[in-house]
Amino acid sequence: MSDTKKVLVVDDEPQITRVLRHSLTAHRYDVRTAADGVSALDTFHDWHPDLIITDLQMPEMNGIEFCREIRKISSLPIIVLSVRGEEKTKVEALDAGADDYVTKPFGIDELLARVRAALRRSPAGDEELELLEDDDFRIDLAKHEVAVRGTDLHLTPKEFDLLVFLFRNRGKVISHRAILTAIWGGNSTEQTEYLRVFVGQLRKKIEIDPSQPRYIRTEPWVGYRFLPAPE
Amino acid sequence: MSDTKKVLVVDDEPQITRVLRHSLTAHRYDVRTAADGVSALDTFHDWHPDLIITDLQMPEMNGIEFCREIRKISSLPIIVLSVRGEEKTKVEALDAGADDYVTKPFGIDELLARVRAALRRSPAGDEELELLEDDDFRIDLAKHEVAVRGTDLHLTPKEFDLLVFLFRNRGKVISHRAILTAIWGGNSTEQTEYLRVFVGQLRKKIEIDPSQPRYIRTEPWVGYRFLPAPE
DNA sequence: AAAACATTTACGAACTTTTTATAAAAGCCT
DNA sequence: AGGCTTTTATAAAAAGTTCGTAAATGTTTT
Repeated sequence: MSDTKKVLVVDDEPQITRVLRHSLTAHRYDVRTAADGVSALDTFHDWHPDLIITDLQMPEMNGIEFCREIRKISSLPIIVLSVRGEEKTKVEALDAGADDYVTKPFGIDELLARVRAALRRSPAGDEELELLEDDDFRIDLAKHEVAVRGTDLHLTPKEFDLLVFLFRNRGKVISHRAILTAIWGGNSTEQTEYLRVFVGQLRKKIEIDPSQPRYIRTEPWVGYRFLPAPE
Repeated sequence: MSDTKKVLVVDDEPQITRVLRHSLTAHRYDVRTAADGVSALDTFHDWHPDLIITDLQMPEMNGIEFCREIRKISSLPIIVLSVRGEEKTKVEALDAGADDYVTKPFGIDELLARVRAALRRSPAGDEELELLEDDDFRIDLAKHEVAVRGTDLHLTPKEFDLLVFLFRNRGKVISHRAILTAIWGGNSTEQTEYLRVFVGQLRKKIEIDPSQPRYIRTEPWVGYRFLPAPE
């Protein structure tokens, strides 16, 4: 493992990316840039950076959406840059998964210090994990691929998100509300019919006998629980 | 796992600590305050907070030193507050171990979002599951599971709520009205027939001899009393 | 336009809560 | 004590919910 960290800079203003590339490179970071969220996601997949610095206002996919997309597959540190200092925007970005929010114009030394702070607390060393695994499941977050008991299967995006959420919380009882806020967002916390439908679909795909669920157990009147694989 | 996080606020200005305590408490955080770095370290040792919010300028030990001291013994998230927006100070604080630096005056919503972001990243707090227990009962609040004298039993939601309420108030006499408001809400304070029915059901499930109740005693004309386990 | 996916609707089975009826127990009065 | 009234206990019918499933309707992607 090399100790030069890879930083992905996402901004559509060339002036900004130029300055950042310069300063970061001078401090021994390995830098790549992208001009919008979509191409940034591509670079992310190819290159696996250790940290992302992104602007908020971009064509194709704005910074907030970009954060959310990244957060589905990784927990690497994200620093958001923006000219907009409005509190609402800051809160939105931070809650979308950003680790820090810096308002332009900013001092380059402050930004570098924030980069150091972000990298320091991020789970030490190499690659973020993008694989969730146990004896029966192998979930590749980056590729959106799932295999159960050795067999690949096709899940729709929502099904995939739901499985990932359940799997990450396996063992625990998860309330309907918690699942709904995690997968469908804060508005739809009453829509338990979504859950019924999607849990049904998922069971049909992952369970050996969907009528005798072995993985996704229902906890009546409370929620669901994903059973961990036996030791 | 209890989801109330403990936040230690360190500032020598009572106005600030008061505002923060208020807002944080309103958002379900458990808050303690300290007026300087030395007493903050004491509180840290006694109380083991999940996050620290500290001012920079303080008597006894300033914020930077305080960060360094904490970093010697813990990696919990630290957010630094300061009126000073000088870049040099920010860099110094971040390099001393702070995770974030917020310049006063700041919006409380932004601060709360930064608190969420910091806690989200911090290695999932030691999950303490919510358990009510004595010699005869084990009540798991998250899973809605109950065991009496070692045997699991199935309770409906209302039965469960009722048992939890009685158990939490064990020893005390609880009036009909109090139970009704707690379990059925403020409207149904006259519906003592609910109580009779549900207490009956509960006794059938938890008592050894439901006609000779050992746990749920009726206090005629007043209410019920859950007897605590003998010493 | 077709395919893939998400959302909504409908319905039966299982289960829970509420309501009702009746019996048992406890207090009160002459 | 016996008769009357109020409170409590128990059982069972009636009304309401939740959950799984299938199918219909919208919406987005290709």
